[in-house]
Amino acid sequence: MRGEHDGRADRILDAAKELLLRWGYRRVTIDEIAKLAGVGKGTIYLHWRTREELFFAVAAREAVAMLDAVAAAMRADPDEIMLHRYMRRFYLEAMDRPVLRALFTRDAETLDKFLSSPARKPLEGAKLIASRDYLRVLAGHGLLRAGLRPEDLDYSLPTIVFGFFAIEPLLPADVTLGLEEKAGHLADTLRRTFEPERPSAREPAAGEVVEIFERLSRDFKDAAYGGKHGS
Amino acid sequence: MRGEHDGRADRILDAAKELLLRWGYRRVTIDEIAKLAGVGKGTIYLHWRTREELFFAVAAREAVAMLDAVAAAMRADPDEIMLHRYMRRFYLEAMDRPVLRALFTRDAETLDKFLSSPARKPLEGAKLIASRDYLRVLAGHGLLRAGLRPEDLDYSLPTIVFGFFAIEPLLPADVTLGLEEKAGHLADTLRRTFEPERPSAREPAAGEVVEIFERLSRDFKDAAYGGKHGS
DNA sequence: GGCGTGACCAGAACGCTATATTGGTCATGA
DNA sequence: TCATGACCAATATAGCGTTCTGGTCACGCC
Repeated sequence: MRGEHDGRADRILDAAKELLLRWGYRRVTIDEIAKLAGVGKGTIYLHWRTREELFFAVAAREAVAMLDAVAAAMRADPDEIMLHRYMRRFYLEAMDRPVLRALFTRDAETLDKFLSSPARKPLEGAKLIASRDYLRVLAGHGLLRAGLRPEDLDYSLPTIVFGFFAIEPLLPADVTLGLEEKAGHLADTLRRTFEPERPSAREPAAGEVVEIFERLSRDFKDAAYGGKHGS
Repeated sequence: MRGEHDGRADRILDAAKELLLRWGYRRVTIDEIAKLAGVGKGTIYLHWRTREELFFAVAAREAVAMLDAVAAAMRADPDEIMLHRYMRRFYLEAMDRPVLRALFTRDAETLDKFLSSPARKPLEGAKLIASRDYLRVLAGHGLLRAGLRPEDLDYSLPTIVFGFFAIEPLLPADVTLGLEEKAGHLADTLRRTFEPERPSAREPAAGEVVEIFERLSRDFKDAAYGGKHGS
């Protein structure tokens, strides 16, 4: 592993993230990032091809942290692999990380053009929310409603989850619900809509599921640091 | 009732609606509306106080048409009062009406600033989706899950429904689902999340529910035509 | 005399040019 | 071989004169 190389990438990503959250996507310049990271501007282009790819990497690294937290929780408690438990944690972890929160709630003030930037495609939440592999394992172990095939969720599942994120900027100021409660409502909806009344045991599926999320985490990690160079 | 007065209002609203859909909110001027409606500009201000209120009236009149269709369907078939059936029809009727579709899918190209305009508040979908009166009647007649109180839906119900509308502009072009199928997924989600497994009979509640929607329709009608003058 | 109208006005929006900024490159030097 | 910052084309911004447009109201027609 290229230790120092990745260390420098992290310093640059730290700088980009900090400025992104402070000033918003539009106002952050490559020069400022380089200055804050203590590197020359050209160095940034040794890691990523374009400004867009750099910010994509910022998001990808956040996704890695989230996925690692998810996988750790699943390792600690197999119940956590259930769709509604996963999405509950997904929601809480995403809302706790300012960059991901901005992405998922579509915070235009912070992200501006980045919201509709083409470089974002590979990261699209769909991958995270409706990972086919994950859903296939759930279905195979009787953890989805009988007769529900993974592709049946292609539309409904991301749509429901999306709603819980995207509603955020529209909520009236006097809503008193906390994050945990909102996450609970989301989980409840998904459990009732997609899960069996008496699900099978989780343990047999837990190993496979954890592996899927570990792999997903690695994929995002490669995407974050490997923008220009190979693995 | 002031027949000719309202007739003229309708001609103005027709003109405003037509231009809105053709050109988008930003490009439509009061002068053009007046010209197309065959009235003087000042006349428009005899009906509504501001441009915003005029366009709000356009939307309100569409909502009236939708609510009337909803109430008619409920009169024809009491099953239609069930939450999941209502929201299914709500979705289909709204998506069939370009103005409402633009509103609910938050079509920025068409609506521009109108999306965040203060005059829109009284119309907010929340009123339509989570009418407390309606939900109270459902709960009172055993048509909501046991223990579910109307206010428990304040957050979840509009959030889920919102997701199904707001996801529209984000769907990849190759989604093959038709409107009916999407409506079906929405209905399924709401039925499983909020309704009892074996609901009571609908007939006892049907009359009350129809009345609620008829009243809601009248409210929106007043709002549409009564911007300046009383009833 | 009450209703409808379009000339009128202030302020917002637009187009245009000159200027400044910035993403991305690459010759240079460590 | 790797890192750098001066450099450049392209885009964004600022300033400003002009046009456009929402909203008003004095007038005149029915």
